[in-house]
Amino acid sequence: MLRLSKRADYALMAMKHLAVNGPLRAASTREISQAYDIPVELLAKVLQRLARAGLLTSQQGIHGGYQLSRPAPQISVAEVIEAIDGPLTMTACSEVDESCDQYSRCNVRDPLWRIKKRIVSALSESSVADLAADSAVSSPVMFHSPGREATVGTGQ
Amino acid sequence: MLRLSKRADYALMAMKHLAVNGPLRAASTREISQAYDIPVELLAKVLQRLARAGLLTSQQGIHGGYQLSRPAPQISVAEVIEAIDGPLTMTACSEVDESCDQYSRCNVRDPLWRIKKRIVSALSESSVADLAADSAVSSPVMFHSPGREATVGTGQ
DNA sequence: CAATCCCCGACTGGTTTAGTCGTATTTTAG
DNA sequence: CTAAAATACGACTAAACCAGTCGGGGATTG
Repeated sequence: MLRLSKRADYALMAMKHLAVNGPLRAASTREISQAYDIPVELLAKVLQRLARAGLLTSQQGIHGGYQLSRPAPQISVAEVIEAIDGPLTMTACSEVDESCDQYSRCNVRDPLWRIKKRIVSALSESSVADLAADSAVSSPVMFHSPGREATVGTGQ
Repeated sequence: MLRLSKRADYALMAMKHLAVNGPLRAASTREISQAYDIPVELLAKVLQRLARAGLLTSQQGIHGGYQLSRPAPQISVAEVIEAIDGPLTMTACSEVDESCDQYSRCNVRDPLWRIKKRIVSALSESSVADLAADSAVSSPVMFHSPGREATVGTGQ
């Protein structure tokens, strides 16, 4: 539960890469995929989605590539995730979506909605610039996490 | 992304039900499943997991059922979710888990970890009692949420 | 005109999840 | 003492979802 999809992960890595490597230079899909060992075709789709969502600008042609469409501090992590995985929803019956039959009798909608707001805040308040502020390549941090795992993320 | 599994949802609904219907009375799987229209066998598994995790006490026999093992304010939403879906992890390479090959070069681990901490806080700070504080049956709240959806949840 | 890039949709295989089924064990009412 | 009502547990199925792949375009530039 609460897991980020790989695609969203890739998206964030790419956004950080683009933020760090200057807003001047355009980076190609291939360059980024090699830098982080991401399958090219998959990353390509991710970058295309980000471009379609307006978070990146693309330039075709021999020296083309992608650039951030806005300054890094003005792009939130939430935006990136939503561009890839769609709206952030915590439950099946998110808000209006009447696709929950049983949820007419559901008793936890409102409290969960409050929690969701806090999560969305956390994601909205951190920007791509914040990602880039950390060391370019993160240092290893280690814990133990055995067995089943609930994930926090964009819901793959 | 960020979606809660149905099972986790059911777990929270059941926990609230048990919190509201007094810590005195034991509620059976059947009673809860009927109250919220949840498939009995599925709910049964969920409740058994909660019991095994120590969040519920169970009593077999003709007038058996489940009760909260602790006062509702002392049971966090995070505990419930983790009992069902396992540890809250945001990324594949959560903390120690070296199961990410490429993530040796990953550049967003640390910043994401910080975000994860905020999310875990949000989930740890709300208790089952908070869930129960809302109206027993939540009032309809409506937004629009079209198309793809990122989910906030226990990661499955 | 050819290389290098972006663009887009369709497809496949594996994993996960929701939900089911069957069987055993415990408790209690009669 | 036995039948009913519960929990306990594990194996199974079907559907959804996701990661990753493939193939065919179109744009830009040397």
